[in-house]
Amino acid sequence: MSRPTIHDVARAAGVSLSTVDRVLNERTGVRQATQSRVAAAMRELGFQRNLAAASLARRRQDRLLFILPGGSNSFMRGLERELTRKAAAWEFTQLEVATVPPFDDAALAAALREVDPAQTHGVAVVATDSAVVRAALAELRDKGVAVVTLVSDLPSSRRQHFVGIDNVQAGRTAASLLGRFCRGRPGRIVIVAGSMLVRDHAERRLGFEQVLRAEFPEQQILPPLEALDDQDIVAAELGAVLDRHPDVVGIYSLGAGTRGVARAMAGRTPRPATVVHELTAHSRQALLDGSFDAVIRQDHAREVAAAVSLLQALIAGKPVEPEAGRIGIEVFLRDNLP
Amino acid sequence: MSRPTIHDVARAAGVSLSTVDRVLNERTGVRQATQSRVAAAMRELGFQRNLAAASLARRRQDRLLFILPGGSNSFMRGLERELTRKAAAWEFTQLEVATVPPFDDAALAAALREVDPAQTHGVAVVATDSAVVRAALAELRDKGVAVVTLVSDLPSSRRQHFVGIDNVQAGRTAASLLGRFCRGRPGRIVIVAGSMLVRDHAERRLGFEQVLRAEFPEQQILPPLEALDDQDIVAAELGAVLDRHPDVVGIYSLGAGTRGVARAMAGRTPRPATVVHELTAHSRQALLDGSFDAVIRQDHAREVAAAVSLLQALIAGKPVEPEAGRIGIEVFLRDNLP
DNA sequence: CCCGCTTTGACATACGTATGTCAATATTCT
DNA sequence: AGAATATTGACATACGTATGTCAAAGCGGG
Repeated sequence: MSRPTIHDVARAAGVSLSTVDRVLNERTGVRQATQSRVAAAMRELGFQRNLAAASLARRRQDRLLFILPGGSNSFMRGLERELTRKAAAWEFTQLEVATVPPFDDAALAAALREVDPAQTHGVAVVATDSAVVRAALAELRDKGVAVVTLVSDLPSSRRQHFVGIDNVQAGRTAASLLGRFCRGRPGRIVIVAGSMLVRDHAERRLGFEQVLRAEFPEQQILPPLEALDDQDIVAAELGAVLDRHPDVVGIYSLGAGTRGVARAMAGRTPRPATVVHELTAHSRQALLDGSFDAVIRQDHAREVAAAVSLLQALIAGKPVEPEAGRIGIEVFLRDNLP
Repeated sequence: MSRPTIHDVARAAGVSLSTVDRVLNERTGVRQATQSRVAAAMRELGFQRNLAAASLARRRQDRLLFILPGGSNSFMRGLERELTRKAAAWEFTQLEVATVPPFDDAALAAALREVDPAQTHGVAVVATDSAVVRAALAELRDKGVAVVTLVSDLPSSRRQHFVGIDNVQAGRTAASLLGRFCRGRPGRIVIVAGSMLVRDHAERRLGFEQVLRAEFPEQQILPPLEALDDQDIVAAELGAVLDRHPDVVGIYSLGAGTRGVARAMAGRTPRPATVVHELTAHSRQALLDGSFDAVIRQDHAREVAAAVSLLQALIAGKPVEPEAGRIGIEVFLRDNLP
């Protein structure tokens, strides 16, 4: 009637509880023959471990640490909000957040070195690309701590996984949208970036140009603006470009500072088609009033959920699919705003 | 050090375990003053009920039934796969699936009437819009079974909630996309539907026409095809329409049977811009090879998760936000396929 | 056959909460 | 004040698994 327990399995397999436990938790000291007899019984009965009872009995609590850049980056602050929100709801793990000065690899490396492996079992870190960080990360792994990179990856380091979107794909998606939005109206396309020194921005540009060149060759891409994610600089530089080139038909803003984009476009007609990143109060408003055509975002909640479950799996020594941690890219138009 | 338990709360509030339990589980027979003393202690200590222990102790298992249309509708089959997949993983609820002939309100009503309230505590149903179904649903509610509609709503019935996307919004999103994709090329737009008998199709059409008429008045909308989500009928009818009207610039397929759309378009040039619903192996392929421009989908996993947690909350008598159950609309282009 | 090693069993205890019973107070009503 | 009722406490048991200890049995080599 009700779900079979390990007692039922033991009885069915003709062994003791201890042996079932040994098989179930992959301990040593069980003959191959016995092991498969127990496994067969479990399959037969359709046994499923009662996770509530298990996690009650095994009073272990993983502690996970998230290391994020501080400062006013609204995406990171949103991530932090999401983390503290989830920290309360999560049952069997404890979540902590540490912030470090942005774009400061020494500070990040120091923070990684401070992690106490007795206290912390897993770390998710928004990496900056640098040798000291790679070294600190390797040290941490040597201490037995699970490590994943979040949002911004650190390839050829010893991080076990990356959690975040595929930024090349994001750029390609933006190009598919913008190209279609401008179809039949050849002209120039402006890319507004923060800085090409930041990896995700460079990758987004790459993907964008790939697709636009290949599929919409009638459009001419101007050299990207690097406006340091500052809305005033964005407004000034983009305004200048629009003045100089009346034939701009599309704008792709792949970093922050999108308020500057809206300001630069205000009052111009015809309005260029516009695709930007990150859903904020302002970009939402711009979608609603028609100044932006599409917004691409990565979802805070999924990002956090993926990082947590990945770290849990890594700590438990469970197998992890290579594609775990990949977050989908979300596309928003005026009419599917959440 | 570790998380506080009800014992700690009892000690801190100077009451017994029983009283803490009475407060925690909202039983009667506790004076207001005591109640707030206990609540204060819980807040003070940051007490959080250990769900594992709770659900172990309270050995209750909800049974939920999902009633889906049968047939070859790949979205429904995907939903069913997701359900059986989750059924294994879910801990404290038992999931069952029943299928009924599609677009058959009598069969659906019969299935609803067959539900045994002693066995089944909650039902999620893909509704067809009809009086017999409304009546059967009301009967079920009278028996004390929690009921939510899934995917396709049944307004002014006694269902307690709707789980799914906002289908009007989905139609509006499709129109924003398709309108932009066809901009500068006035012509005719074809809507391919399954049946206006199901609410979701009717709503999608409504939203689509709203936006297209208001924002892209240069396009002329043809009367919708009702092809019963059957790819052969879709292929035949759409093919006929395309033959008759060489000036079709856009296609919106808002139901299933999208393979028929691809077949009808094969070899035609110039290819109309195409937006379809549901991400399947075939629509994915069509996106990749350029026959479709965009796919709108509702996520199986989220749909199931939302339905289950909503039903659980309803059964437990917990308060439910009115917006719970609303699933986001996902937009896929070739480059952000998951 | 004894020795050492591996495999298995019996049993006990713990995890934190839910729930029930029955007695002991406290409070209100008459 | 006494009775009736409302509130609280003490205690016991159960949920299904994890984990440890110690003994018993099995098995091979010498």
